[in-house]
Amino acid sequence: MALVDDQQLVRGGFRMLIDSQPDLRVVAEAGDGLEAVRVIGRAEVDVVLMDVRMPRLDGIEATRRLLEGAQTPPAGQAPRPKVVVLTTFDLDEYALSAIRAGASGFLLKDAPPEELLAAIRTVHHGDAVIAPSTTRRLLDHMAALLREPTPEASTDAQAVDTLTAREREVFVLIAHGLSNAEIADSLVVSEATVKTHVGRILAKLQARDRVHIVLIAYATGVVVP
Amino acid sequence: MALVDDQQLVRGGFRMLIDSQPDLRVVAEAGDGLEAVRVIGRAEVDVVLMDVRMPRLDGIEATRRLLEGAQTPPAGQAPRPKVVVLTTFDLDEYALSAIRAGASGFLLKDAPPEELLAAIRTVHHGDAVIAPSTTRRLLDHMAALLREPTPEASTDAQAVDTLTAREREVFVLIAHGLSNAEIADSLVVSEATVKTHVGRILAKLQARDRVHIVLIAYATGVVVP
DNA sequence: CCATGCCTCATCCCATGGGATGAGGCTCGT
DNA sequence: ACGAGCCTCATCCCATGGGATGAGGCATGG
Repeated sequence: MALVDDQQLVRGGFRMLIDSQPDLRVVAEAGDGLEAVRVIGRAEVDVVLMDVRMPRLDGIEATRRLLEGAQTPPAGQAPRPKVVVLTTFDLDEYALSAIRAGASGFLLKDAPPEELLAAIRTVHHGDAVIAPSTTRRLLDHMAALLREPTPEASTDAQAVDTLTAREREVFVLIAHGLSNAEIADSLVVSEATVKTHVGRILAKLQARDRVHIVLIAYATGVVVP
Repeated sequence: MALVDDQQLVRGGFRMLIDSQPDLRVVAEAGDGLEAVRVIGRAEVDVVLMDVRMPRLDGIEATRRLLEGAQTPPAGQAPRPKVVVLTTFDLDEYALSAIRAGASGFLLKDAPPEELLAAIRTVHHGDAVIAPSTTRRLLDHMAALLREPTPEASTDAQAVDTLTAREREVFVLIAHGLSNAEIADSLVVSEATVKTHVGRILAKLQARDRVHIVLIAYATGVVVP
């Protein structure tokens, strides 16, 4: 297996832990994503422990490049390695990106050693592993994805319902990225009026920016990507 | 916690295992889904082990009914129990249905006892658990879900690829609605630096606002609602 | 070793956004 | 007919955002 982390101390610690196991062996190391992509693949690597935050090329992108075309293991030889992504905080944006990149595992760096070792063996066996705390968010997110026609999610949705007809129009236009001037133009009113509406919308939705309005629009499914 | 399974022998086995633990206690049992919905909720149940295949009402539907309105823990009292779904075969159609129903865990019945106990404690703690073999399929499925609505959208996706690692970080934070000041704080750099990054991002993506950045982030699937 | 790219920071300037407040006109339902 | 709610507009003020430009440090790759 291979270790990818920009902190040599971390790599050292992992290597010690792993090499203490009779059935595991570290055959490659890399200090950033670019190096990882170069090194791995030449070597016979079956499992990669990949840090997320690294200089030059982060772990997500490195994973993507390592596994690209993974569904079509080309003419033959090099079987794609299994990648376990490690992170310090469990931001689920990373988790989702990691999954999309094709990772087989997602763990926190402070996971107990035996959990890490178990994870390595699990992914090597072809299964996948996710840190419990991340699993929670993942399931929630997945449930949301599966809930087909968007059941008017969260508390925001109620708030959105309190918008008046005109406010909702403005809301949608904001969500599409229009400036106040453009909205005014589009609705054939003065910009002052638009600003009034925007102010009310912000208050009702307890949003801070128009950016938050956009976020809410997507979260509630009012607009779709 | 509660046990729901139509085979009394199975319930007996689980009860013996669980009651052997000082920190766990079985306070309710049910032989099918309908009974489960009736019994649980009256009792103070925090964790439910739920079989899938049962007469009258299967475990998935029972889970759904137990947790319905889970996102809106109404006025107050009864906290929704965490449900761990148990199955004999890991058909992922069950897994997906279970997730949609709101389950916190998904395990195979032949899981080793310590894994089952660990799972109970994990979900009680608020996290989630999925059997490794199921996790694999789940990730694959999820990756597919994430990819489908994103046919590597438009020209933006390529442009996003031209962002440097740091720029991508800023990009993601913008997409989550942070202000420049907050981003500076989050990345521990000055706001001037953030503004430089933002400027470059805007140029590369040919965006006008940070609002457009958010739009692009969603359109390319870099962040998901 | 030197050029390049990236990250960092600063400063100046103007456009846009958003808060606060007041106010006139419109259509309802009571 | 009257008040309530909504849409409209205006003005003042300050915070934030974004463009332009210059510049230093640092690692990398050639």
